[in-house]
Amino acid sequence: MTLLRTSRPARADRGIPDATVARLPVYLGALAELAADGRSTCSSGELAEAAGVNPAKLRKDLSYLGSYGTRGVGYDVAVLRHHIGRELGQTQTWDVVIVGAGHLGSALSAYHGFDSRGINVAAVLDTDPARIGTDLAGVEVRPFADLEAVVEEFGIAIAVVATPGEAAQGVADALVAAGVTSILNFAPAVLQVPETVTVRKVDLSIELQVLAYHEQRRASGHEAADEEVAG
Amino acid sequence: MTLLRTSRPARADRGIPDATVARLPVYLGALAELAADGRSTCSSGELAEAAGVNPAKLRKDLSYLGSYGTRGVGYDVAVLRHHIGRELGQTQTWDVVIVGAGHLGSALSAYHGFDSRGINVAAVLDTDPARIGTDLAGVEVRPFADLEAVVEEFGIAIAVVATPGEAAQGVADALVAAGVTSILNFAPAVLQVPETVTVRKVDLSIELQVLAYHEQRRASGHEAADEEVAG
DNA sequence: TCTTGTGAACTGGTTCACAGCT
DNA sequence: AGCTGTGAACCAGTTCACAAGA
Repeated sequence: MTLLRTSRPARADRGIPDATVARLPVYLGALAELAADGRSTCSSGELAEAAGVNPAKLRKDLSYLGSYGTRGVGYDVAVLRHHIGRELGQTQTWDVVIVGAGHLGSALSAYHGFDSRGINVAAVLDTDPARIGTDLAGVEVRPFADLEAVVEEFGIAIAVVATPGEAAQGVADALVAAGVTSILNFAPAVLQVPETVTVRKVDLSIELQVLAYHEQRRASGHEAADEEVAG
Repeated sequence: MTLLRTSRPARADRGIPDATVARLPVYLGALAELAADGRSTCSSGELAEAAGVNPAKLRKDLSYLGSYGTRGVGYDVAVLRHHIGRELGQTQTWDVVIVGAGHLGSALSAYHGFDSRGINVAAVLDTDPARIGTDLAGVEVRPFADLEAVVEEFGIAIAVVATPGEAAQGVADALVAAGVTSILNFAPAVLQVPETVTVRKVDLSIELQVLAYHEQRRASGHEAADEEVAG
């Protein structure tokens, strides 16, 4: 036992690198496809191909979860699905609340594929009286003031912010106060939250601007200019 | 001249790191806010705060664009906006086509803040006859078969895929064939495209699964377990 | 013989800390 | 005196290449 005392870096308790965690759901999706095709086993090469990553990276990613492959053979599809799902917390269903019943909020409520991944939209909230009481994919829109009650009722830890940018910080403050500890932010705003709260941000406009940057470079012929310096 | 021949890494022609490019739009947003507040100048510290990054990172990011600050003073808000905007290709308006007029496609068409960032939704396409002809935020939904015509008509280089996962690869193939060179993919599918085409992927379900992972760890008390190994 | 699992090298990105300029 | 711009140290993540094992 004492042998390994200092040999391990700092991943003592299986803290998986962020980059790996973000890819696990992709692997899970690829495995679901393989399973649907009737495959019961697969190699790292096949799975990597289906997930669009390099095989070595895939193997390293999976190695963080444990050794669930068989050398010379590959991975058992069902076994691997089970272990990745467990690691991602899919043994339980996570009830989430969506704040903002505008176009994006509606799109999210209706998004299929949440259910199969352990995510359930438990409630949708809005401040606009015109929206309150309407039905979004089977969930009734409730007043934002119900936030605390909703969080309590469903034991909600994860919230989605789909409001205009101006409203986002106020909503985030209320979410934190209500006890939410993870926020997915679609509003074009930088949220200020305590360190104990995890925030992920998705900005549709930013994604397009990054693409515009690449187009711009392409258009001005920057691609093969690596030798310029030697001239 | 010969002095520098091999001293430079490979950024000869101002190829900005991907991570930096992804942050430039955030800086632009923060600068817009400062400008709206009547500020004409700002320090790296203030801007970094508003953008939610560390000041050294901000300065390094900006240094890739050139030296547009003044030592001892800071940055001129208007000047910096101009240069970041130019680098991101905002001197022109990018017409984009959205494929898929479902909930997400509708949300994207209606998304405000595209216009101010040089993005214009030129067309929305769908295969569903029930959707064709309907109006989405001022844009009429056209049949998917019009793709080539639309790309030609507007000179489109950037497309958004907002279809179900099963349809995504077929759509991507058609986009590439029509001459599109950048794709923003919202469909839960791994797109196979030629190397010359840039793809960015946003998967709503993945983002939530990553949050669920963090919640799961929190719940099982993994945070302060770094000493476990020494015991 | 085939494929996993993983040290080791490498690459890209972040942070530090200070020289250089105003 | 103050703030930018940037080399240098550092850290995370990726890829390589091969030993270990079915």
